[in-house]
This record gives sequence, structure tokens and C-alpha cells, in this order.
Amino acid sequence: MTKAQAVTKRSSPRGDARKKQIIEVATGMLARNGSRGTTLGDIAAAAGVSQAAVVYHYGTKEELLHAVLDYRDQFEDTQLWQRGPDPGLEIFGIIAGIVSRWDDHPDIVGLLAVLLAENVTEEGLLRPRLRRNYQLTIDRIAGTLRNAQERGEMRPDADPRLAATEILAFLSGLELAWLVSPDIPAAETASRWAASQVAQLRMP
Amino acid sequence: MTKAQAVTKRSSPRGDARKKQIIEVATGMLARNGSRGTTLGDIAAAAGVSQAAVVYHYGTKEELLHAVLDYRDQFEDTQLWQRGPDPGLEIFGIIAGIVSRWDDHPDIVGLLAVLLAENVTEEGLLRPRLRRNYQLTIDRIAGTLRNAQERGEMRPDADPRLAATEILAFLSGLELAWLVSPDIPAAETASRWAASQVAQLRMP
DNA sequence: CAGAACCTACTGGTTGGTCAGTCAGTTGTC
DNA sequence: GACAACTGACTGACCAACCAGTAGGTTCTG
Repeated sequence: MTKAQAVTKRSSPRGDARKKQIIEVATGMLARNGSRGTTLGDIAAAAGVSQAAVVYHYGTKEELLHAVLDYRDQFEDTQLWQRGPDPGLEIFGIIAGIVSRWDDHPDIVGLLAVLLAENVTEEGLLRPRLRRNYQLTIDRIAGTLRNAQERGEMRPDADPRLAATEILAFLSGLELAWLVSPDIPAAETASRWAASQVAQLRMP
Repeated sequence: MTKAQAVTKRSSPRGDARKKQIIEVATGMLARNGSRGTTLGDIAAAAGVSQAAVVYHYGTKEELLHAVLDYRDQFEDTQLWQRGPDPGLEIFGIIAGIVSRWDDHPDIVGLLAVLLAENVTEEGLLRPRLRRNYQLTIDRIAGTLRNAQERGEMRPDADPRLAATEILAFLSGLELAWLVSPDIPAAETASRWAASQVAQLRMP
């Protein structure tokens, strides 16, 4: 209940493999049930170990959550910035492509939206991190759009920051909608959205 | 834990007032902390009564949640359809207006998004209702857009259903973003979004 | 005074975290 | 290469805190 002391321990191949396995199992469960809806026991059972083993590897539930978020951050990097750090207006096509491949990674889709919804209050343990992360992604997207403006690829009278905010809002909202109603045409909605965004933002 | 029998009881002015007060208090707390993050004790304390009193008025936590959702549905009706049942493309302006007035009703903003995120799995108690509600709102918006097409107000080559899906996704996503980072320019993002949607959808 | 509107006290169940101990594998020493 | 010392990776049992719902009594009000 209170705290767990962070005992420094060396890593071993076996331990690392187990830790990774726990993370992967936990990611899927957290994306569906959130932090409050997922117990350490649930995760342990799904990973085939005892609940105490999960605590042994991660110390506290909060540390496990952060590890899962690290895992997701890494995944986002390989997805959203797959074609270099400055894709310009092509970012919309990339996003549409990501959405069309949601079925391949169902365990990680919506993780951020679900955890975000659980951490909207000041007291939310993950809020500082999620907030920082959100702002950072907005900054990155706004940056790439600003570069596109300077290259003359995007019209200069559009605000890159508002566009970036709109992108993230649309994405997390679509994730939620898709999770609750998997039958909605997420890929088609995203691709039409991307096309209209590009049509609106590119130089005439 | 199990169930509570629904004791039929007559209503009294005082009881009705208390029930309404509990609903209002609960709405705010649920919109921030979700169902799993809000205990009956929390709600009771905020309403100045004992936890047992809340159970007395609503029987179970689930019934209270449904009552809160009823309250929100009613609110949505007076907001989204304020200018009649068939506003056509003006729906975008209405939505932008609603977002610009979020500060006046902070307790109800995000309620749906937060509860949605908590009820993403099959087992989610509120999922059937939230799903139904979501589809219903999409149908209504798609309907008003289809009418706009028939009136020659909206271009016929745009899919009203995809547009409606996009609208709801954007809205719930923006709610989440605003809750986590209240400093983002929600109103401005929404008004620019609305303008670009109208520009895209109206007859040339 | 009858019923509605509470309250205090309690129950059963769940959950995060602790703790003592087991066991397999690794390392150091002669 | 054999044996002792040690370490990492667990397990099962347990605990304190929390939480939804129950039971039964008390106060308020028409």
C-alpha cells in the first residue's frame, strides 16, 4: 500500500525476457480496462506468474504503468515518424496509413486515450507525464507543418499549432470510437479526413 | 455487492431535490474521475450526506450512473439541437459555439469521453448504452447532413455518415485534450475546424 | 403517526503491497 | 572439478485499506 523500496538489482537474460513479457501482456489489458480496471493479479495471471512476481520485477504498479508508456512511446516513434523526422504534409497520409493498420496492433490502439481519460484530474498519477507527452507530440507535428510552410508546401495563413491540436484530438477520439464500436469505418473516416486536411492546407 | 431490490417509494419534494443534488454533484466527479475512480462515499461527502443515503436514493451505483447519463442526454439535447431538429450545415457553427462555452459547464464536459474510455470492453456495464447512444447521435447528425444535401445546401459527393463519425471523434478527442491540458485553445481549434468543414462540405 | 429520509455500524469481497522461504543457477576458492 | 557462498527469480500466505451494499435504528415532515 505505501511504497516499495527500489532495490537495485542486476539484470539477467531470463529476468529481462520476463519483464518484457509482462509489459506486453499488461499493455493489452491496460488499453482495454485502463489502470483502475486492471489489477496486478490480472496481469500476473495472463503472464503465467504470481502477482508477487510482477511486484518483484517492477516494484509498484505505477512503475509498471510507466514502463508500459515507455513501450508505447517507442512504438509511436517507429509509426508516426517512420519516414524521417520531417514528413511535411505527408504526415496526414502517414496517419491515415496507421489507422488502416490498427487491426494489426489492436493491443496498443487506444492505450493513450484510455489512460488519458483516467488521468484528467490533478491527482492523476500519470497526468504530468501524459500532459508532457501530449504537448511534445503537438510541438513535433506543429514543427513539421511549420517547416512545410517555409518550404512553400503549405499555405502560410494556416496556424500549424491549431492544426496539430486538431490532429491529435481527431486521432484519440477516433480511437475511442473504434474501441467502443469496432464496426465503424475508422480507416475510411481517417483517409477521407486526411485528404480533406491536405486539400485545405496545401498551397493552392 | 450483489443486487439491491428496487423498493417502490413515493416521491416527495425534499427527496426529489436531494436526488437532483446528488446527480449534479456526481456528474462533476464522474466527468473527472470516471466511474471506477469515484466511490459512493466520495459523492455522498460532496453532497453532504452519508454513503448509505446515496444508496437509499438510487439503489445501486449502476442506477446512479444511468441517472447521470440521463441528465447528460437531456443536456445534450438542449445544446446540440437548440436551433431545431434540422440545422443542416449550421450544426458546425452550433458545435463551435458549444465548445466556446465549455467554461460555463465544466462539470459536464468530457463526461461521455471519460465514461466511454472506461467502458471499452465487452464487460463494461455502461457499454451497451454508450454504444447505442453513440450510434444514435451519429444517425441524427448524418440525417441532418443528408437533408442538407437534399436541399442542395451540401455537396452530394460527401458521405454524411463519415462526416458524422468524424465530428464525434473530433469532439470527444478535443474534450479529452482540454481536460488534460486546459490551456489548449479548444474554442479556437473548434471554430477553425468548423469553418474548414463547412468550406469543404457546402455547395461550390 | 406513518412513511420518507436519513444515520451508524457492519459484511463480504477485492486489491496493492509485504514477507519469509524455496530453488535453480552462477561465481569464487582450493 | 568439487564444494561453499551467494544471487536472482520466483511462490504462497498474509495484511491493511478500501468499497458496494445491507440491516436496523432514529429523526424529520406532511
